[in-house]
Amino acid sequence: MANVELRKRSARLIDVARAAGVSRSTVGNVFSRPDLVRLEVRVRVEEAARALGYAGPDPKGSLLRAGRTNAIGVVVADRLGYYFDDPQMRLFMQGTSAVCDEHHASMSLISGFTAEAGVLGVKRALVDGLILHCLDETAQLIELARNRNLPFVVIDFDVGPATSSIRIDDRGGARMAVEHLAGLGHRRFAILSLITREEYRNDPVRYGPIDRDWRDSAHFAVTRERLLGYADGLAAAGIDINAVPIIQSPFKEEEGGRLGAAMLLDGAPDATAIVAMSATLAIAVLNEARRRRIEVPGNLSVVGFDDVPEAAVSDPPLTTVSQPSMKKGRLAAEMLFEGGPPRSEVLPVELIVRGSTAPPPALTSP
Amino acid sequence: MANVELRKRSARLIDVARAAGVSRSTVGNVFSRPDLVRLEVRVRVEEAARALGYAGPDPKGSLLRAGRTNAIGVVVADRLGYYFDDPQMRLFMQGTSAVCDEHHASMSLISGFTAEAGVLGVKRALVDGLILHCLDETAQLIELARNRNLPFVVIDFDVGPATSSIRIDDRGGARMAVEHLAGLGHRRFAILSLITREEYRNDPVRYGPIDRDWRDSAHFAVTRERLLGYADGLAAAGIDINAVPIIQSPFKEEEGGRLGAAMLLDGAPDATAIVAMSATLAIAVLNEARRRRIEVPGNLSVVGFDDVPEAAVSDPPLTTVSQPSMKKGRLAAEMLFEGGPPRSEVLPVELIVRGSTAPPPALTSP
DNA sequence: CTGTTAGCGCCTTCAG
DNA sequence: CTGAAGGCGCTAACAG
Repeated sequence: MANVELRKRSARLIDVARAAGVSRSTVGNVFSRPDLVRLEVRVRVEEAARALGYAGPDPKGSLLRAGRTNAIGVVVADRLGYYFDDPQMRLFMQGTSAVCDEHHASMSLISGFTAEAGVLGVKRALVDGLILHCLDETAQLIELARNRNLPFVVIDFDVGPATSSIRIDDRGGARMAVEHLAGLGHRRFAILSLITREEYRNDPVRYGPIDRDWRDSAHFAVTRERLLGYADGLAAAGIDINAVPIIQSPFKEEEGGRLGAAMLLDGAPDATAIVAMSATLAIAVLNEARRRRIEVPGNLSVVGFDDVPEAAVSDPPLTTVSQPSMKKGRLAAEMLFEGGPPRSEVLPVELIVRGSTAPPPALTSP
Repeated sequence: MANVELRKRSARLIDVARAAGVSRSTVGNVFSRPDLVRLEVRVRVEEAARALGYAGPDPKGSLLRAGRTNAIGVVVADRLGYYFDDPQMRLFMQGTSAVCDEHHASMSLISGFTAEAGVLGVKRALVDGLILHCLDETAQLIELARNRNLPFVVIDFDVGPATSSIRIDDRGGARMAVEHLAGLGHRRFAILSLITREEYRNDPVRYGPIDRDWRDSAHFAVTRERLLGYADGLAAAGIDINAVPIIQSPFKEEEGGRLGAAMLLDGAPDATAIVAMSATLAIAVLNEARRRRIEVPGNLSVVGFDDVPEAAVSDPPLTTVSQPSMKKGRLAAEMLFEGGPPRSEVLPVELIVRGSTAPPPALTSP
């Protein structure tokens, strides 16, 4: 704000008080509790205020006094544009928004895309509470938020009983995806995975097949849990996840999904069932399959994770594990506004069966 | 934040100073400019801070001191959810976001849905600048923003030279829509209009055909300008807008667009060319036409306004007047960060010709 | 390097 | 109904 310095310093309460020949508190009362002030004095003060261009108390002062900002902050480990772009996040924010509206509070969006931005953002956010979208338990932002001594809620993983968190049953959902396919008779699986552990902001991420060690060291909570869930479901069907091809896919741009899908179909040409860790990736698989003239669900079944509007209108419509994103957003905000002791919630997921899954082309038994 | 009072009052700079036996500024330096403090003292202070659970300066204090919040506020005349829902707004926010990211600033979203919320929001927003999305020049929020003595930018209409604003050439765009159709040979037009003047929050809005008086009194800037533009284009083709059916459509939900489209097709059954004030309304017309087995563009041409992703994939793809929403968002934020004198920008629009327009079924001459 | 001081602008007792 | 005073928490300027 280059011109802040140039703008003439605006009048303060005390200037008006002097001009009107009354005390500061009287001026304060005129603005916040006018009924307490005699009409005559009030008019005099109002005139003085108008003459000085004073238009009511500066919120900076009130803030210091009151200690409340009437806003909550939402932090995301990405650019600010993510809030308006990502379908899942948008649903979440719809939920959060609704609660803020009810409380006449505003919402502050804070980017944790670069470490610098995130640290400053969380340290200096003028808010009464924080919602944190991080990627893993080690995120520095959680520690900083704790230091702020404000209520805060961590989204998508559990950080222990001392900290409020909301997550979904990622592991159970992943298991459901595999169980659905196994129940249809599938035995040859392949997994299209989100990123497991690299800091996607800094390091060049390694995409492609990942092995057991790599998998075991996944530290991004969502990815880790979903991998565990797939393993659960596979184990229940008598299949060792170590025998199942896993591709770590780029995921940010559409193009990324296409690449990952291509790697997967190349790397696991005889799979009849693909589980993907996002709906977007799953849709990329559908598209890549169509390009290769592989029939879905005739010759290949695909299950996604999370639900986005496009999943309902893809060709074929996507079978996917759906999570209540909007409810998550609501709940997070409600936890902040309600206060109370830390609380950890795990919301249920739901398998939405649409048209992308069917029995495998020829049933094979173990 | 119910538990704010319960939480134990956290340590302040001065508490740490006392505990460490140094002055406040030394503690301040330890946190903001550690290189200025002797190692020995620094360690002592840090230990005292840790012991007291002090984790760095409280931003409320810094704010009052520094006078800057490192955030800009965006106000919308709707619920907060609008930011994450409306395609046009989302593009705008993408632009704004990018600039905020560059400046390591955060964004505060403020709802002006109810008068109460808007007034409080603008009066108390802890921001260094404001972007205002209002509906008309008379919006109280503009006056309040002016009072804040902060830089602010009004979006979508001009409030005079003393105030920064960014708008698009609504009038010219509307004219282009009609000219395109007239150029194809159309003579029988109908207009599907956005809301003209009622406070949609309070009054029950009157939808349906609107007459000349009603039209002339339109005070929502965008609607008014687009109506003028349609009139311009029609006049250039020798047609009096007063002879053209205009339907004021509900517009918020999808269902609203459908209703408006139905009213329009009922009310102007012999129109060959429809201009709609939004892409969403135009798509509703396409859908309603399909339902009625009216061929587009064979028997009916449709032009929308604004561009949304769905317009490119509708059936048929929509011819529409496109505006640079993202650029608008960028520019608004840039104007705030750059400071400088008030500035009014009018961004150009562009006619995107797709598949929803063609010559009328039978050319008629005047 | 370290400490002192003077506000930043407001609001809420409390006494008159 | 009105006014005086203290403090919310921090930092920049300046003096040592």
